[in-house]
Amino acid sequence: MLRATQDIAVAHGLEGFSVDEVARRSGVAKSTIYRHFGTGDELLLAAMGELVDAVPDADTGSLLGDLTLIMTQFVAIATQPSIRRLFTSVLNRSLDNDDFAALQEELVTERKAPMRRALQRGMARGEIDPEIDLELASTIVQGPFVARVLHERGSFRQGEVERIVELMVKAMAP
Amino acid sequence: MLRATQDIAVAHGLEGFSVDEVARRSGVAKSTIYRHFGTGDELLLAAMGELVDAVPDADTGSLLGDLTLIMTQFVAIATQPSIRRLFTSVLNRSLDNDDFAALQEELVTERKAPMRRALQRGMARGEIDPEIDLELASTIVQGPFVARVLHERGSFRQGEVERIVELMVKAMAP
DNA sequence: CGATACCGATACGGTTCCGTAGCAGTATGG
DNA sequence: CCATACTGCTACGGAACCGTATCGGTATCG
Repeated sequence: MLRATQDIAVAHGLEGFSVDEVARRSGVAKSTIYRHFGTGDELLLAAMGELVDAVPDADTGSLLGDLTLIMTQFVAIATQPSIRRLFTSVLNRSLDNDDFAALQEELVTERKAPMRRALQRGMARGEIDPEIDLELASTIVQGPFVARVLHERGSFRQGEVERIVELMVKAMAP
Repeated sequence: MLRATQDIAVAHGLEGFSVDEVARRSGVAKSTIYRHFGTGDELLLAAMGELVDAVPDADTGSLLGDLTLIMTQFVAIATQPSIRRLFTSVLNRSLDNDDFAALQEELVTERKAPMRRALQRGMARGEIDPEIDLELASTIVQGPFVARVLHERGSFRQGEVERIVELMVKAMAP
């Protein structure tokens, strides 16, 4: 059931999900679904919770290297239509539903964790102005990528990721 | 009808919209709605199209001033829950529907126009590295704000807008 | 006055959901 | 072997949509 739910959500977003559809795809009877998950939303949340995976740390030794690596990975993932589909619909539903809001926050937090550590290391090395709040800094670094991918539904040309990261590093320099 | 549609969309997002609901609110018979707009989506698109208004230009004489003004306005608008609600649901639907994708692109383009002009003036004054692509630059400047508001569903503290703009100006400097 | 055009009210058929209920089959375990 | 627990199948009632159709009323214009 969880698997079928994930498949649907990835392919068609949360809107494509319905208990009937899960029953159809998984071959599991609807009654069984309701026995395990009291309601459709609970199944959906459980399935989505499984998709939140920890992002491995990236430590190349330089701030520029770390951020480039992190954002390259981010772009590789976030430009996939299915991922964009999923994230956008979670974001959309999070405005009405606190449970989905929590899920969305978890996704964002998990995604930002390695960035935060990279920034900490960079600050320790003196590559970042010590006045800068690291929470703000991570928002700033991710900002252009989030805006391009989510907001403008665009992609990136060759070398563009690196160029943007360079500019952000320059912005945060002491 | 358009008015009722806009009210619904602003309050509950595109998901809250239905032809029946518009009929209820507006006092207009459903048959009349279908006579004027062949389908529900056409009504919705027409109503949303009316909400796309030109953003006035901002010319304070300095790049920092212009961008601060523009982004302050952006934040004032985009942090309103109803606007966020609306934009997020348009964004969500734009992944399935080309008409809504066009609408969403129009919204983004319109919103970015004054920023682009401000950047052009800034570059003419030598405040921006001439190597930088202005399209990319506007994405970069807006990025942190878009990320904070849409992606992280957050707001801004006192003086934070100015601080972010300063950093972005620094990033783009020659 | 009368044709034409527009509108409101209402109902309908069809689809897709939701969550529940009843009933029969199978597996497990004391 | 038999009770207990799970499961599948099927059907149901209820709700919300969609888009269409019918029909009586009004208003505008020649």
